[in-house]
Amino acid sequence: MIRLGKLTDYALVLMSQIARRPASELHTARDLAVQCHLPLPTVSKLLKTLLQSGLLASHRGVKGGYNLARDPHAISLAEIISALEGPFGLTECSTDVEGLCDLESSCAIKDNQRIISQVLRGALESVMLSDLTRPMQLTGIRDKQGNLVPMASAAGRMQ
Amino acid sequence: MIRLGKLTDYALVLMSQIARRPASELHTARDLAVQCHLPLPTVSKLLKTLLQSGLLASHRGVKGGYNLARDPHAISLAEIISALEGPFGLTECSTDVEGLCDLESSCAIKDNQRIISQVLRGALESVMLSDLTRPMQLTGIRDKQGNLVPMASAAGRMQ
DNA sequence: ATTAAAGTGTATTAAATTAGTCCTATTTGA
DNA sequence: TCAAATAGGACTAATTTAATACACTTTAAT
Repeated sequence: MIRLGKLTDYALVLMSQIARRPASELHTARDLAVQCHLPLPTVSKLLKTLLQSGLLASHRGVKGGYNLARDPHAISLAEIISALEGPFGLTECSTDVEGLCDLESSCAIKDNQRIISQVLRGALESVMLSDLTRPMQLTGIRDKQGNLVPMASAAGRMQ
Repeated sequence: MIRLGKLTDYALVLMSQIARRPASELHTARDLAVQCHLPLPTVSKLLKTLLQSGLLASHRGVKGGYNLARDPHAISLAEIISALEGPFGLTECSTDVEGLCDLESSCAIKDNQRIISQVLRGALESVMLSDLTRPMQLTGIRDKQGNLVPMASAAGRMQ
């Protein structure tokens, strides 16, 4: 399993819930907790994180709440997931300066991770929040010219 | 971070190490542990798992060892990762029959996960083991017609 | 046939990460 | 001024993962 963590799942649910409503509407943590059947403390925590990442805007006070900072078409899954799980580098080797890489095989790990991270990030950047708000089949993607390419072969081979 | 787990990293290192040598050459767990600077028990465990997933072949006895079950061009990262981390569904909801989905919002999670899993699997199926054996830049992918499409735009939008 | 090298399977323990909760301060509209 | 709502941080419990150890089986060279 490539796990995204429960909290990341919850965050995606919250974001799509907000995205389903008019952009101007404000959502309190309490309302979202009820609508999404999630515990309130967890929802609060997630909304805070999403706010700090610039994906939500907040309005304090009695009639306050949260709404999207941008249009659902302009928010990618990569952004939401990064907000919760940190940057796309995997494990310590990617972030360290010159840390643990003693020999060449360790650097092989580093290269692998770089490649995989790039592939995954690219894939997740292609899916927008607006794609989650309606039930939908992911049967293919469009290339630059707008031609529909079936999923399996669209992936193609790397250069 | 989208974490793959250290063991999965190790498995990728082991597989690329084997892939770098001639296909007929046999590799003992001990040799691989030394070459990759990994503890022997861990290497044994990983080789067993990779064998059971059909990615490696084993030869017992005094001059035994492991080699690839298939050509490096025919083994995708998705296969190696799945071998270590299980199928691509994320968390429990994907595998359960009718388990915890009480209401619609839970099913929203389910839909999200299905979409994301599909995107990630597609991306990882496009990278082959042979792509890890040499340092290489991932600048683009080829579409069905063999046209090179830059990474960012190749991802395109979903249908 | 013997023996040593090598793979196979299971169980256990320790460590790291994640999930979830609580408390207090700050802001703002009625 | 009160009540509702966000903001920020700290803390605990639970889960998952990593790593190791041990006993067993198979094979092939001598």
